[in-house]
Amino acid sequence: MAGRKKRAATGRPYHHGHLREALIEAALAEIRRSGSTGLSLRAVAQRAGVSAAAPYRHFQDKEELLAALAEEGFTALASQMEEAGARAANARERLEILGQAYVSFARSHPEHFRILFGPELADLERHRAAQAAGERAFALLVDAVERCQEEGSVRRGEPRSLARAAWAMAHGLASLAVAGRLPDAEETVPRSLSLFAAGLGPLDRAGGRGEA
Amino acid sequence: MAGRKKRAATGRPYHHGHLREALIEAALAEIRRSGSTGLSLRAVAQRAGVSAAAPYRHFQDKEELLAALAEEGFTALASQMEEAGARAANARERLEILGQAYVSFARSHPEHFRILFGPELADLERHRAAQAAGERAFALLVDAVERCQEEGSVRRGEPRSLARAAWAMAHGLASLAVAGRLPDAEETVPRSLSLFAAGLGPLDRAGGRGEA
DNA sequence: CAAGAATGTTGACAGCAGCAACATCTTAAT
DNA sequence: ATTAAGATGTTGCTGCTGTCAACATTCTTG
Repeated sequence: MAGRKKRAATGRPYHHGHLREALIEAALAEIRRSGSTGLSLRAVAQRAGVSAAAPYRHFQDKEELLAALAEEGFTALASQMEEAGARAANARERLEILGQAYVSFARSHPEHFRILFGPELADLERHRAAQAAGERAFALLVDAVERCQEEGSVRRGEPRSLARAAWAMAHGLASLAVAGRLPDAEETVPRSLSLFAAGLGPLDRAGGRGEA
Repeated sequence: MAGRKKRAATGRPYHHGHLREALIEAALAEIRRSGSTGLSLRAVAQRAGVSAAAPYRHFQDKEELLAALAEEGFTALASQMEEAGARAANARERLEILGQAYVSFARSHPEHFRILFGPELADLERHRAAQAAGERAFALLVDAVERCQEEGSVRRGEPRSLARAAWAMAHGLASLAVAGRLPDAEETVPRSLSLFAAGLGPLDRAGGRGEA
């Protein structure tokens, strides 16, 4: 009569109840400890207080767990960007802030960020949920570009195409920072982003040169 | 008396002779086959026709083998960039071509490219040779920026700082492409690069806006 | 309340990185 | 030329890993 279930002896019931979420959280804790490369399904299971085979009731694969982490990550990234972007005075500033938030997320959660673009999830078609979450984040950029165009602070052109370029800029800074190749990120990131934003500007004068 | 050594029976001598180079080459072949993540030291050894423990006479670690691959990769990247850049008419065009060559290398050797910035080699300090090779590639960009400045096609400012931004732009495109996130790379890459180059231009008019 | 579906456990397998002990070949000092 | 030392390769082992099949327990639903 001690426990509310029969399992008073061991302390916890046979069924976990929220194992899937618990595994995701345990995995996040685990990559913080030992990196995204060294992530071991067994360690995750143990941290969640469950046997090594238990995760297979919720994930087909280790890869599918990683995909779940990616979905989580993309969602967190998007909401962090959204929150940061809300503090912008105009569309142009908002676009730059989104880029900064992108890099900022990568630098605060490097191991998590790595998973989003890691080799295990190279073909994202097979992980629709993660893919969708990623596209939701990308949509923020597209929207920001469109607003800039309305505002007149970004040249005309396919917003998706321009947003892809902006994404690549931010992603490059984020990747290099995470790879430890951007020692003075604090300076380099905003400088690079505003450099890029200058190129995005309308064709008043600059950019009309270049290709014959 | 058949073989030139005593080992006529097995076909090859006890000592390999060029095992280190052979292992590097075998590893490159192996990542082409099964990806950079699944790279197994044992498979590499087997492909080189040698026992599983033999590599440890030439590399302290699996990580050290990866570092050797990275050195190789950075060197190949640099020479591919250099070769492409030689075909440019002026400094400005050269800078853009260097960026295209960077992305092009990543797209032709995606698994090899991944290693250059992978998590295993996050602290590049421990692999001086690879680090030096990487810096040689980066120096190409710095030099290109300087020439552009002399030519008047790039704004004034610390060349290393501007080159870092350019590097990030190219690296972002390359990373996204390698991660399978840039489906229409053929179009996006040159477009993004020239967009960025526009922002790099002198301050005649564009870019002077932005930060108050 | 019984049957079946969910969800957990145990025990096993093959593949992995890395190590120690041993074997073979090369080189250099005598 | 001989031989001791060092370099390089092999075998066999340990502890870890992802994944599976067989079994146990619990939840759910007729």
